[in-house]
Amino acid sequence: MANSTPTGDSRPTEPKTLVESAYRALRRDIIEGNLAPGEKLRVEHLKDNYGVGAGTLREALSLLISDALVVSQGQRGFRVAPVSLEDFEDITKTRVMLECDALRQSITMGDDAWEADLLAAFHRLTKAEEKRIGTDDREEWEERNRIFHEVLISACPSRWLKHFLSILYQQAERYRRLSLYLQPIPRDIHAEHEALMQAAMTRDTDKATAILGEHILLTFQSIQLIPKDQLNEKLAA
Amino acid sequence: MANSTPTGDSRPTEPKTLVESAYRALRRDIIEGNLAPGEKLRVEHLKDNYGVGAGTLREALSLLISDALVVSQGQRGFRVAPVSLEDFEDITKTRVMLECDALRQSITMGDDAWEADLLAAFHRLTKAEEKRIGTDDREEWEERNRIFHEVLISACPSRWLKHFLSILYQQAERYRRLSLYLQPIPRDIHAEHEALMQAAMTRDTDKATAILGEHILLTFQSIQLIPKDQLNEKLAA
DNA sequence: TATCTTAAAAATCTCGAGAAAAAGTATTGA
DNA sequence: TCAATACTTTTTCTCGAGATTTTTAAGATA
Repeated sequence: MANSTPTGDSRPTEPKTLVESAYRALRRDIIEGNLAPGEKLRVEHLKDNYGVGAGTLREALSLLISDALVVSQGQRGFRVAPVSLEDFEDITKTRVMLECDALRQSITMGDDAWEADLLAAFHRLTKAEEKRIGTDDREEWEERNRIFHEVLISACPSRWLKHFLSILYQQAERYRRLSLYLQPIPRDIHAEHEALMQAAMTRDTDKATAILGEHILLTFQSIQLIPKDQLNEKLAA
Repeated sequence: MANSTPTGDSRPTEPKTLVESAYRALRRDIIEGNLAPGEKLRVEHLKDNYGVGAGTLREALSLLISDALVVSQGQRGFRVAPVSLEDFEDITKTRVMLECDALRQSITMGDDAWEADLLAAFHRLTKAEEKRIGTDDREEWEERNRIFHEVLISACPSRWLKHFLSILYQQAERYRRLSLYLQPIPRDIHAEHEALMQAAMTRDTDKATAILGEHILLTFQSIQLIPKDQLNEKLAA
């Protein structure tokens, strides 16, 4: 795998081995919901779908355990990690705590280059939002949104904090996608991002963390508004 | 593997497969320092040592990446995760933040059963300390120390927080063992534990978290006192 | 009908051998 | 002596097949 550092970011640059290709493809399918929560992952079936051998696929699945996207059990194979409202709430709250702390440090430590990166990331995100209006190009927006959040805390010196946050972000993205069908877009996410960037650029730490905390929390609360029967239909697997 | 929950504790109960046995043996050897930091992990050699096939060993190594005890790189195999003073400092600071927060929640939520567990864990730890005086039974003390810290925060409802903390604890233990030869035992750890337990039992949250924070920080500061040349000898690999 | 036992089917887990890549060594030339 | 190239060796990566274990299904008994 390319991401070799112990606390390094979980996004390798380029897949050099079949294990990594399979790892990526599986991760994508789990996050996007093509592989349903709780679904059994039969190696013999999947190896054909992803065009690799059984051993290679097993190794890719082992890697996905790190990301808590796959779970395994004794002699009973692999499964897609289940989902629950409690889990999403836990992810959200933990993320609020860690990401706000990381942002605080990042604002303190960030230099001119960081400001430039942040401005650029926000610009790219804005462009993706404009482009997205007509088309359904969700992927590009997702990627740029992730990068925006990543750049925000990039000046934080703690590798471990950033490592944990990349895992939590990935988890949150999965839940966000599962809830997308039910809840379109009632929020003005662009405005939230802009206010967040402004506060960060002007080094208003308290304001920035307050906005960020609310921003993350809202993604959780929006799913709670959904009628319970519809929700369970999605979550149960 | 037995630990199947996405955010579950990273200590399975019993190894049911060869992959898991190899995973445990390797983890133990890395934490105890039998496999040196940065050392290359050649599958062809190791498979004989651990008595498993190449594929099985690769899978075990993949699992160790989750714990950040092993790193891998493209087509260049696996290595024991390197160590550095900066990394240990990062681990310590992150752990202080997370573990204090978890303790705060645990004290708030903990019921009678939690108090009983805590008292029992402290008692077992004390017994291990007494027994340890003559003999060199480090392992039992290590295990009970881990459990004591685990029970302290067990009433915290956040699985993710506890999951991250179990990873950080494991990392810290590795550094602690590496530094053991250089720095015997200048601290009265028993007194620290006792004060910590007392504060937790009387629900004095501020005092408890203060003690815990100091307690964790001290394990880092004790390694810093070591002469630099000796330290690099240990850390460089 | 429900439960326990027994047998077939499917899936997981494991190993060894072959292809691809990297690391190391020797040779050649200036 | 040094650098670059070609060759050899080692190691990683990958696949397919066999041994265990779990799951499913059928049959028998109360």
